[in-house]
Amino acid sequence: MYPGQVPKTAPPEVRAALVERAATMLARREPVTLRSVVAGTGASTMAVYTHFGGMPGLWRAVRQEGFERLAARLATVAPTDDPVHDVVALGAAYVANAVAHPHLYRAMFDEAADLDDRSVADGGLAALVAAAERARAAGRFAPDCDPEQLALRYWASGHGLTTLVLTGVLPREVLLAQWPRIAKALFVDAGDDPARCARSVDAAWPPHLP
Amino acid sequence: MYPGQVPKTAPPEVRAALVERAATMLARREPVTLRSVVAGTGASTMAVYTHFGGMPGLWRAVRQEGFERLAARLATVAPTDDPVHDVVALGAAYVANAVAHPHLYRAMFDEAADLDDRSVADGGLAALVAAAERARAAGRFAPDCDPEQLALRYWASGHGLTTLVLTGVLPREVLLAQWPRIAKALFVDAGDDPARCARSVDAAWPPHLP
DNA sequence: CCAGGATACATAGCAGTGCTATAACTTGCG
DNA sequence: CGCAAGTTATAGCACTGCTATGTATCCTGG
Repeated sequence: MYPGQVPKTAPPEVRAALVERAATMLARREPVTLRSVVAGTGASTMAVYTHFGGMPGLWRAVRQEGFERLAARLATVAPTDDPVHDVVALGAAYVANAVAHPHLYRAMFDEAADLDDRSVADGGLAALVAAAERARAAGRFAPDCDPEQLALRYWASGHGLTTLVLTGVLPREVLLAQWPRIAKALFVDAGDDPARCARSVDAAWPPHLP
Repeated sequence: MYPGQVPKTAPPEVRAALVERAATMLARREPVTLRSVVAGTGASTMAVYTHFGGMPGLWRAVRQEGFERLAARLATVAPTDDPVHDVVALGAAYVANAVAHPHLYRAMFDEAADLDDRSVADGGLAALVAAAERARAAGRFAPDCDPEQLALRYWASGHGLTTLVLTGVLPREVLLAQWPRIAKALFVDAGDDPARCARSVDAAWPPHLP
Protein backbone atom coordinates (compact mmCIF):
# COMPACT_ATOMS: atom_id res chain seq x y z
CA MET A 1 0.00 0.00 0.00
CA TYR A 2 1.55 3.23 -1.11
CA PRO A 3 1.59 6.23 1.23
CA GLY A 4 -1.74 7.72 2.19
CA GLN A 5 -3.99 5.81 -0.16
CA VAL A 6 -7.00 3.54 0.13
CA PRO A 7 -6.80 -0.03 -1.25
CA LYS A 8 -8.48 0.56 -4.60
CA THR A 9 -8.20 -2.98 -5.94
CA ALA A 10 -10.62 -2.92 -8.85
CA PRO A 11 -9.91 -0.44 -11.69
CA PRO A 12 -13.54 -0.25 -12.90
CA GLU A 13 -14.50 1.16 -9.50
CA VAL A 14 -12.24 4.15 -10.04
CA ARG A 15 -13.80 4.65 -13.44
CA ALA A 16 -17.33 4.57 -12.06
CA ALA A 17 -16.38 6.83 -9.15
CA LEU A 18 -15.00 9.46 -11.50
CA VAL A 19 -18.08 9.43 -13.72
CA GLU A 20 -20.43 9.60 -10.74
CA ARG A 21 -18.43 12.40 -9.18
CA ALA A 22 -18.50 14.36 -12.44
CA ALA A 23 -22.25 13.83 -12.77
CA THR A 24 -22.79 14.94 -9.19
CA MET A 25 -20.73 18.09 -9.69
CA LEU A 26 -22.71 18.74 -12.85
CA ALA A 27 -25.95 18.48 -10.88
CA ARG A 28 -24.59 20.85 -8.23
CA ARG A 29 -23.64 23.30 -10.96
CA GLU A 30 -20.03 23.19 -9.86
CA PRO A 31 -17.42 23.65 -12.58
CA VAL A 32 -16.27 20.20 -13.64
CA THR A 33 -12.50 20.50 -13.98
CA LEU A 34 -9.90 17.77 -14.13
CA ARG A 35 -8.44 18.55 -10.72
CA SER A 36 -11.75 19.12 -8.98
CA VAL A 37 -13.11 15.79 -10.20
CA VAL A 38 -10.17 13.71 -9.04
CA ALA A 39 -10.02 15.62 -5.73
CA GLY A 40 -13.35 14.13 -4.69
CA THR A 41 -12.31 10.58 -5.43
CA GLY A 42 -8.82 10.64 -3.90
CA ALA A 43 -7.34 9.60 -7.22
CA SER A 44 -4.80 11.66 -9.12
CA THR A 45 -5.15 13.42 -12.44
CA MET A 46 -3.58 10.50 -14.29
CA ALA A 47 -6.59 8.30 -13.53
CA VAL A 48 -8.64 10.36 -15.96
CA TYR A 49 -6.12 9.68 -18.72
CA THR A 50 -5.63 5.98 -18.09
CA HIS A 51 -9.39 5.37 -17.93
CA PHE A 52 -10.82 7.91 -20.36
CA GLY A 53 -7.85 9.15 -22.36
CA GLY A 54 -8.42 12.73 -21.26
CA MET A 55 -11.11 15.19 -20.34
CA PRO A 56 -13.18 14.81 -23.53
CA GLY A 57 -13.29 11.08 -22.82
CA LEU A 58 -14.63 11.77 -19.34
CA TRP A 59 -17.38 13.92 -20.84
CA ARG A 60 -18.23 11.17 -23.27
CA ALA A 61 -18.58 8.76 -20.37
CA VAL A 62 -20.77 11.27 -18.52
CA ARG A 63 -23.03 11.63 -21.56
CA GLN A 64 -23.15 7.85 -21.78
CA GLU A 65 -24.21 7.72 -18.14
CA GLY A 66 -26.90 10.29 -18.88
CA PHE A 67 -28.35 8.26 -21.74
CA GLU A 68 -28.30 5.14 -19.60
CA ARG A 69 -30.22 6.88 -16.82
CA LEU A 70 -32.71 8.11 -19.39
CA ALA A 71 -33.09 4.64 -20.84
CA ALA A 72 -33.62 3.21 -17.36
CA ARG A 73 -36.31 5.80 -16.67
CA LEU A 74 -38.05 5.15 -19.97
CA ALA A 75 -37.95 1.43 -19.22
CA THR A 76 -40.12 1.98 -16.14
CA VAL A 77 -42.97 3.09 -18.41
CA ALA A 78 -45.13 -0.02 -18.63
CA PRO A 79 -47.07 -0.45 -21.87
CA THR A 80 -50.85 -0.29 -21.54
CA ASP A 81 -53.60 -1.24 -23.95
CA ASP A 82 -53.57 2.36 -25.23
CA PRO A 83 -50.44 2.85 -27.36
CA VAL A 84 -51.08 6.56 -27.90
CA HIS A 85 -51.18 7.00 -24.13
CA ASP A 86 -47.88 5.14 -23.96
CA VAL A 87 -46.18 7.50 -26.40
CA VAL A 88 -47.16 10.45 -24.23
CA ALA A 89 -46.17 8.57 -21.07
CA LEU A 90 -42.72 8.05 -22.57
CA GLY A 91 -42.60 11.77 -23.30
CA ALA A 92 -43.57 12.53 -19.72
CA ALA A 93 -40.79 10.29 -18.43
CA TYR A 94 -38.39 11.98 -20.85
CA VAL A 95 -39.31 15.43 -19.56
CA ALA A 96 -39.19 14.32 -15.93
CA ASN A 97 -35.67 13.01 -16.45
CA ALA A 98 -34.55 16.19 -18.19
CA VAL A 99 -35.98 18.44 -15.47
CA ALA A 100 -34.47 16.26 -12.74
CA HIS A 101 -31.00 16.39 -14.32
CA PRO A 102 -30.96 19.59 -16.41
CA HIS A 103 -27.19 19.99 -16.66
CA LEU A 104 -26.72 16.34 -17.48
CA TYR A 105 -29.38 16.64 -20.17
CA ARG A 106 -27.64 19.64 -21.70
CA ALA A 107 -24.30 17.82 -21.63
CA MET A 108 -25.89 14.82 -23.38
CA PHE A 109 -26.86 16.87 -26.41
CA ASP A 110 -23.85 19.16 -26.42
CA GLU A 111 -21.69 16.90 -28.52
CA ALA A 112 -24.04 14.01 -28.95
CA ALA A 113 -22.32 12.93 -32.13
CA ASP A 114 -19.66 10.89 -30.33
CA LEU A 115 -20.57 8.36 -27.69
CA ASP A 116 -18.94 5.19 -26.45
CA ASP A 117 -22.06 3.19 -27.23
CA ARG A 118 -24.76 4.79 -29.36
CA SER A 119 -27.08 1.81 -29.00
CA VAL A 120 -28.20 3.03 -25.59
CA ALA A 121 -29.16 6.42 -27.00
CA ASP A 122 -30.90 4.83 -29.95
CA GLY A 123 -32.76 2.55 -27.55
CA GLY A 124 -34.73 5.46 -26.19
CA LEU A 125 -35.97 6.37 -29.64
CA ALA A 126 -36.64 2.71 -30.35
CA ALA A 127 -39.09 2.55 -27.45
CA LEU A 128 -40.95 5.47 -28.97
CA VAL A 129 -40.96 3.88 -32.42
CA ALA A 130 -42.28 0.63 -30.94
CA ALA A 131 -45.18 2.41 -29.25
CA ALA A 132 -45.99 4.25 -32.48
CA GLU A 133 -45.90 0.96 -34.33
CA ARG A 134 -48.37 -0.54 -31.87
CA ALA A 135 -50.59 2.48 -32.39
CA ARG A 136 -50.60 1.90 -36.11
CA ALA A 137 -51.26 -1.81 -35.65
CA ALA A 138 -54.18 -0.95 -33.36
CA GLY A 139 -55.68 1.24 -36.05
CA ARG A 140 -55.05 4.50 -34.21
CA PHE A 141 -52.57 5.73 -36.79
CA ALA A 142 -53.03 5.53 -40.55
CA PRO A 143 -51.54 2.51 -42.36
CA ASP A 144 -49.22 4.76 -44.38
CA CYS A 145 -47.87 6.39 -41.22
CA ASP A 146 -44.16 5.69 -40.77
CA PRO A 147 -43.72 5.07 -37.01
CA GLU A 148 -40.05 6.02 -37.08
CA GLN A 149 -40.66 9.35 -38.75
CA LEU A 150 -43.53 10.12 -36.41
CA ALA A 151 -41.30 9.28 -33.43
CA LEU A 152 -38.65 11.58 -34.90
CA ARG A 153 -41.11 14.48 -35.21
CA TYR A 154 -42.41 13.90 -31.70
CA TRP A 155 -38.95 13.61 -30.15
CA ALA A 156 -37.48 16.59 -32.00
CA SER A 157 -40.43 18.80 -31.06
CA GLY A 158 -40.26 17.77 -27.43
CA HIS A 159 -36.51 18.17 -27.39
CA GLY A 160 -36.81 21.73 -28.66
CA LEU A 161 -39.39 22.60 -26.03
CA THR A 162 -37.25 20.96 -23.34
CA THR A 163 -34.00 22.68 -24.23
CA LEU A 164 -35.63 26.09 -24.48
CA VAL A 165 -37.00 25.62 -20.97
CA LEU A 166 -33.75 24.24 -19.52
CA THR A 167 -31.74 27.16 -20.92
CA GLY A 168 -34.18 29.60 -19.38
CA VAL A 169 -35.55 30.99 -22.63
CA LEU A 170 -39.07 29.80 -21.90
CA PRO A 171 -40.76 29.23 -18.52
CA ARG A 172 -41.58 25.70 -17.47
CA GLU A 173 -45.31 26.34 -17.81
CA VAL A 174 -44.90 26.67 -21.57
CA LEU A 175 -43.44 23.18 -21.71
CA LEU A 176 -46.25 21.72 -19.64
CA ALA A 177 -48.95 23.50 -21.61
CA GLN A 178 -47.63 23.12 -25.16
CA TRP A 179 -46.27 19.57 -25.11
CA PRO A 180 -49.70 17.88 -25.06
CA ARG A 181 -51.00 20.28 -27.70
CA ILE A 182 -48.10 19.44 -30.01
CA ALA A 183 -48.60 15.74 -29.29
CA LYS A 184 -52.26 15.92 -30.24
CA ALA A 185 -51.48 17.79 -33.44
CA LEU A 186 -48.86 15.21 -34.47
CA PHE A 187 -51.00 12.20 -33.58
CA VAL A 188 -54.15 13.51 -35.29
CA ASP A 189 -51.95 14.25 -38.31
CA ALA A 190 -50.81 10.64 -38.10
CA GLY A 191 -54.41 9.52 -38.36
CA ASP A 192 -55.78 9.33 -34.82
CA ASP A 193 -59.31 10.43 -34.01
CA PRO A 194 -59.16 13.91 -32.39
CA ALA A 195 -61.45 13.20 -29.41
CA ARG A 196 -59.94 9.81 -28.69
CA CYS A 197 -56.44 11.24 -29.06
CA ALA A 198 -57.21 14.00 -26.56
CA ARG A 199 -58.34 11.44 -24.00
CA SER A 200 -55.19 9.36 -24.44
CA VAL A 201 -52.89 12.35 -24.23
CA ASP A 202 -54.56 13.93 -21.23
CA ALA A 203 -54.43 10.63 -19.36
CA ALA A 204 -50.62 10.52 -19.56
CA TRP A 205 -49.86 14.19 -18.96
CA PRO A 206 -48.47 16.11 -17.07
CA PRO A 207 -45.30 14.33 -15.93
CA HIS A 208 -44.40 13.88 -12.27
CA LEU A 209 -41.85 16.63 -11.68
CA PRO A 210 -39.62 16.96 -8.60
CA MET B 1 1.03 57.59 -31.60
CA TYR B 2 2.30 54.91 -29.29
CA PRO B 3 4.76 52.30 -30.61
CA GLY B 4 3.53 50.05 -33.42
CA GLN B 5 -0.15 50.86 -33.33
CA VAL B 6 -2.73 52.11 -35.82
CA PRO B 7 -4.63 55.35 -35.10
CA LYS B 8 -7.75 53.80 -33.63
CA THR B 9 -9.64 56.99 -32.85
CA ALA B 10 -13.18 55.72 -32.26
CA PRO B 11 -13.72 53.24 -29.39
CA PRO B 12 -16.90 51.68 -30.86
CA GLU B 13 -14.85 50.50 -33.83
CA VAL B 14 -12.68 48.39 -31.57
CA ARG B 15 -15.81 46.93 -30.03
CA ALA B 16 -17.27 46.00 -33.40
CA ALA B 17 -13.96 44.61 -34.61
CA LEU B 18 -13.69 42.29 -31.61
CA VAL B 19 -17.23 40.98 -32.04
CA GLU B 20 -16.79 40.43 -35.75
CA ARG B 21 -13.46 38.70 -35.22
CA ALA B 22 -15.00 36.40 -32.60
CA ALA B 23 -17.92 35.58 -34.90
CA THR B 24 -15.52 34.85 -37.75
CA MET B 25 -13.42 32.54 -35.59
CA LEU B 26 -16.62 30.83 -34.48
CA ALA B 27 -17.56 30.25 -38.12
CA ARG B 28 -14.09 28.86 -38.83
CA ARG B 29 -14.43 26.50 -35.87
CA GLU B 30 -11.31 28.01 -34.31
CA PRO B 31 -11.21 28.10 -30.50
CA VAL B 32 -12.32 31.55 -29.42
CA THR B 33 -9.93 32.51 -26.63
CA LEU B 34 -9.20 35.91 -25.18
CA ARG B 35 -5.71 36.14 -26.60
CA SER B 36 -6.56 34.73 -30.02
CA VAL B 37 -9.42 37.22 -30.46
CA VAL B 38 -7.38 40.31 -29.64
CA ALA B 39 -4.45 39.03 -31.74
CA GLY B 40 -6.49 39.46 -34.90
CA THR B 41 -7.49 43.03 -34.13
CA GLY B 42 -4.12 44.35 -32.95
CA ALA B 43 -5.67 45.37 -29.64
CA SER B 44 -4.51 44.03 -26.30
CA THR B 45 -6.38 41.81 -23.86
CA MET B 46 -7.55 44.77 -21.82
CA ALA B 47 -9.80 45.95 -24.66
CA VAL B 48 -12.09 43.01 -23.97
CA TYR B 49 -12.44 44.14 -20.37
CA THR B 50 -12.94 47.84 -21.03
CA HIS B 51 -15.56 47.17 -23.71
CA PHE B 52 -17.27 44.00 -22.52
CA GLY B 53 -16.23 43.58 -18.93
CA GLY B 54 -14.68 40.20 -19.61
CA MET B 55 -15.00 37.10 -21.76
CA PRO B 56 -18.63 36.32 -20.84
CA GLY B 57 -19.51 39.86 -21.93
CA LEU B 58 -17.87 39.22 -25.28
CA TRP B 59 -19.94 36.07 -25.70
CA ARG B 60 -23.06 38.03 -24.84
CA ALA B 61 -22.21 40.54 -27.55
CA VAL B 62 -21.59 37.70 -30.03
CA ARG B 63 -25.00 36.19 -29.23
CA GLN B 64 -26.52 39.61 -29.66
CA GLU B 65 -24.87 39.86 -33.07
CA GLY B 66 -26.30 36.45 -33.94
CA PHE B 67 -29.84 37.47 -33.05
CA GLU B 68 -29.47 40.67 -35.04
CA ARG B 69 -28.33 38.77 -38.11
CA LEU B 70 -31.27 36.41 -37.68
CA ALA B 71 -33.67 39.33 -37.33
CA ALA B 72 -32.23 40.94 -40.43
CA ARG B 73 -32.71 37.72 -42.38
CA LEU B 74 -36.27 37.28 -41.16
CA ALA B 75 -36.98 40.88 -42.15
CA THR B 76 -36.23 40.03 -45.77
CA VAL B 77 -39.25 37.71 -45.85
CA ALA B 78 -41.91 39.84 -47.51
CA PRO B 79 -45.50 39.14 -46.42
CA THR B 80 -47.77 37.74 -49.11
CA ASP B 81 -51.53 37.37 -49.25
CA ASP B 82 -51.14 33.86 -47.80
CA PRO B 83 -50.26 34.19 -44.09
CA VAL B 84 -49.76 30.44 -43.63
CA HIS B 85 -47.23 30.50 -46.44
CA ASP B 86 -45.53 33.39 -44.65
CA VAL B 87 -45.17 31.45 -41.41
CA VAL B 88 -43.39 28.65 -43.26
CA ALA B 89 -41.30 31.16 -45.22
CA LEU B 90 -40.14 32.62 -41.90
CA GLY B 91 -39.26 29.10 -40.79
CA ALA B 92 -37.30 28.55 -43.98
CA ALA B 93 -35.35 31.75 -43.41
CA TYR B 94 -34.75 30.67 -39.82
CA VAL B 95 -33.34 27.33 -40.92
CA ALA B 96 -31.25 28.88 -43.68
CA ASN B 97 -29.68 31.24 -41.15
CA ALA B 98 -28.98 28.42 -38.70
CA VAL B 99 -27.38 26.21 -41.35
CA ALA B 100 -25.31 29.12 -42.69
CA HIS B 101 -23.97 29.98 -39.20
CA PRO B 102 -24.23 26.76 -37.19
CA HIS B 103 -21.72 27.63 -34.48
CA LEU B 104 -23.20 31.08 -34.03
CA TYR B 105 -26.66 29.52 -33.76
CA ARG B 106 -25.46 27.13 -31.07
CA ALA B 107 -23.80 29.98 -29.19
CA MET B 108 -27.03 31.97 -29.33
CA PHE B 109 -28.99 29.34 -27.44
CA ASP B 110 -26.19 28.23 -25.16
CA GLU B 111 -26.88 30.79 -22.48
CA ALA B 112 -29.75 32.61 -24.09
CA ALA B 113 -31.05 33.78 -20.74
CA ASP B 114 -28.76 36.83 -20.64
CA LEU B 115 -28.50 39.24 -23.53
CA ASP B 116 -27.66 42.90 -23.82
CA ASP B 117 -30.96 43.58 -25.55
CA ARG B 118 -33.62 40.89 -25.53
CA SER B 119 -35.97 42.92 -27.73
CA VAL B 120 -34.07 41.84 -30.84
CA ALA B 121 -34.47 38.19 -29.94
CA ASP B 122 -38.13 38.69 -29.11
CA GLY B 123 -38.57 40.48 -32.42
CA GLY B 124 -38.03 37.25 -34.31
CA LEU B 125 -40.82 35.53 -32.43
CA ALA B 126 -42.98 38.63 -32.85
CA ALA B 127 -42.79 38.33 -36.64
CA LEU B 128 -44.03 34.76 -36.32
CA VAL B 129 -46.85 35.80 -33.99
CA ALA B 130 -47.88 38.56 -36.38
CA ALA B 131 -48.11 36.14 -39.29
CA ALA B 132 -50.15 33.72 -37.20
CA GLU B 133 -52.42 36.56 -36.20
CA ARG B 134 -52.99 37.43 -39.85
CA ALA B 135 -53.80 33.79 -40.52
CA ARG B 136 -56.43 33.86 -37.83
CA ALA B 137 -57.83 37.13 -39.10
CA ALA B 138 -58.01 35.64 -42.60
CA GLY B 139 -60.04 32.73 -41.30
CA ARG B 140 -57.30 30.18 -41.83
CA PHE B 141 -56.89 29.51 -38.11
CA ALA B 142 -59.75 29.04 -35.66
CA PRO B 143 -60.96 32.11 -33.73
CA ASP B 144 -59.95 30.55 -30.41
CA CYS B 145 -56.41 29.91 -31.64
CA ASP B 146 -53.85 31.90 -29.65
CA PRO B 147 -51.31 33.12 -32.23
CA GLU B 148 -48.57 33.48 -29.64
CA GLN B 149 -48.94 29.96 -28.35
CA LEU B 150 -49.06 28.57 -31.88
CA ALA B 151 -45.91 30.51 -32.74
CA LEU B 152 -44.29 29.09 -29.62
CA ARG B 153 -45.16 25.52 -30.61
CA TYR B 154 -43.93 26.07 -34.14
CA TRP B 155 -40.68 27.72 -33.06
CA ALA B 156 -39.88 25.21 -30.34
CA SER B 157 -40.51 22.26 -32.65
CA GLY B 158 -38.36 23.77 -35.38
CA HIS B 159 -35.66 24.68 -32.91
CA GLY B 160 -35.50 21.10 -31.68
CA LEU B 161 -35.21 19.76 -35.21
CA THR B 162 -32.57 22.38 -36.01
CA THR B 163 -30.37 21.77 -32.99
CA LEU B 164 -30.47 18.00 -33.43
CA VAL B 165 -29.24 18.45 -36.99
CA LEU B 166 -26.59 21.02 -36.12
CA THR B 167 -25.15 18.81 -33.37
CA GLY B 168 -24.96 15.93 -35.80
CA VAL B 169 -27.54 13.73 -34.09
CA LEU B 170 -29.84 13.72 -37.10
CA PRO B 171 -28.94 14.13 -40.79
CA ARG B 172 -30.01 17.27 -42.59
CA GLU B 173 -32.54 15.37 -44.70
CA VAL B 174 -34.60 14.69 -41.60
CA LEU B 175 -34.91 18.42 -41.00
CA LEU B 176 -35.94 19.09 -44.59
CA ALA B 177 -38.44 16.25 -44.63
CA GLN B 178 -40.01 16.58 -41.19
CA TRP B 179 -40.28 20.36 -40.81
CA PRO B 180 -43.15 20.77 -43.32
CA ARG B 181 -44.91 17.74 -41.89
CA ILE B 182 -44.77 19.20 -38.38
CA ALA B 183 -45.90 22.56 -39.73
CA LYS B 184 -48.93 21.02 -41.41
CA ALA B 185 -49.86 19.13 -38.26
CA LEU B 186 -49.65 22.27 -36.13
CA PHE B 187 -51.55 24.47 -38.59
CA VAL B 188 -54.32 21.95 -39.21
CA ASP B 189 -54.57 21.59 -35.42
CA ALA B 190 -54.91 25.37 -35.32
CA GLY B 191 -57.88 25.14 -37.64
CA ASP B 192 -56.55 25.33 -41.20
CA ASP B 193 -58.02 23.21 -43.98
CA PRO B 194 -55.67 20.25 -44.62
CA ALA B 195 -55.50 20.52 -48.41
CA ARG B 196 -55.17 24.29 -48.44
CA CYS B 197 -52.56 24.10 -45.66
CA ALA B 198 -50.51 21.61 -47.65
CA ARG B 199 -50.46 23.94 -50.64
CA SER B 200 -49.34 26.90 -48.52
CA VAL B 201 -46.61 24.93 -46.77
CA ASP B 202 -45.24 23.28 -49.89
CA ALA B 203 -45.05 26.66 -51.63
CA ALA B 204 -42.67 28.03 -48.99
CA TRP B 205 -40.51 24.95 -48.44
CA PRO B 206 -37.67 23.89 -48.69
CA PRO B 207 -35.38 26.78 -47.71
CA HIS B 208 -32.52 27.97 -49.91
CA LEU B 209 -29.48 26.38 -48.27
CA PRO B 210 -25.84 27.27 -49.07
C1' DC C 1 5.44 -19.71 -3.88
C1' DC C 2 7.55 -16.57 -6.10
C1' DA C 3 9.76 -14.00 -10.17
C1' DG C 4 8.49 -10.83 -14.31
C1' DG C 5 5.91 -8.22 -17.31
C1' DA C 6 2.05 -5.30 -17.93
C1' DT C 7 -0.71 -1.95 -15.97
C1' DA C 8 -2.00 1.95 -13.16
C1' DC C 9 -0.26 5.12 -10.21
C1' DA C 10 1.62 9.90 -7.95
C1' DT C 11 4.46 13.64 -8.71
C1' DA C 12 6.35 17.56 -11.09
C1' DG C 13 6.27 20.47 -14.71
C1' DC C 14 4.71 22.26 -19.39
C1' DA C 15 2.07 25.75 -22.31
C1' DG C 16 -2.07 27.94 -22.34
C1' DT C 17 -6.39 30.07 -20.16
C1' DG C 18 -9.21 34.17 -18.07
C1' DC C 19 -8.33 37.85 -15.36
C1' DT C 20 -6.20 41.85 -12.55
C1' DA C 21 -2.90 45.51 -10.93
C1' DT C 22 -0.08 49.06 -12.37
C1' DA C 23 1.61 52.55 -15.18
C1' DA C 24 1.93 55.01 -19.52
C1' DC C 25 -0.56 56.98 -23.06
C1' DT C 26 -4.32 59.60 -25.59
C1' DT C 27 -8.27 62.33 -25.53
C1' DG C 28 -11.82 65.98 -24.38
C1' DC C 29 -12.95 69.95 -21.80
C1' DG C 30 -12.28 74.22 -19.25
C1' DC D 1 -2.45 75.17 -22.39
C1' DG D 2 -3.20 71.83 -18.48
C1' DC D 3 -5.73 68.72 -16.04
C1' DA D 4 -9.05 64.95 -15.29
C1' DA D 5 -11.16 60.92 -17.43
C1' DG D 6 -10.88 57.12 -20.05
C1' DT D 7 -7.97 53.34 -22.73
C1' DT D 8 -4.25 51.06 -23.49
C1' DA D 9 0.05 47.95 -22.91
C1' DT D 10 2.75 45.16 -19.91
C1' DA D 11 3.61 41.84 -16.38
C1' DG D 12 2.02 38.68 -13.43
C1' DC D 13 -1.58 35.92 -10.79
C1' DA D 14 -4.07 31.37 -10.09
C1' DC D 15 -5.91 28.14 -12.77
C1' DT D 16 -6.76 24.87 -16.79
C1' DG D 17 -5.82 20.37 -19.54
C1' DC D 18 -2.12 17.57 -20.45
C1' DT D 19 2.51 14.91 -20.54
C1' DA D 20 7.00 12.88 -18.99
C1' DT D 21 9.08 10.15 -15.66
C1' DG D 22 9.81 7.04 -12.21
C1' DT D 23 7.45 4.00 -8.85
C1' DA D 24 4.21 0.84 -6.94
C1' DT D 25 0.65 -2.73 -7.70
C1' DC D 26 -1.58 -6.51 -9.89
C1' DC D 27 -1.85 -10.73 -12.76
C1' DT D 28 0.26 -14.56 -14.90
C1' DG D 29 3.48 -18.54 -15.66
C1' DG D 30 6.74 -21.58 -14.07
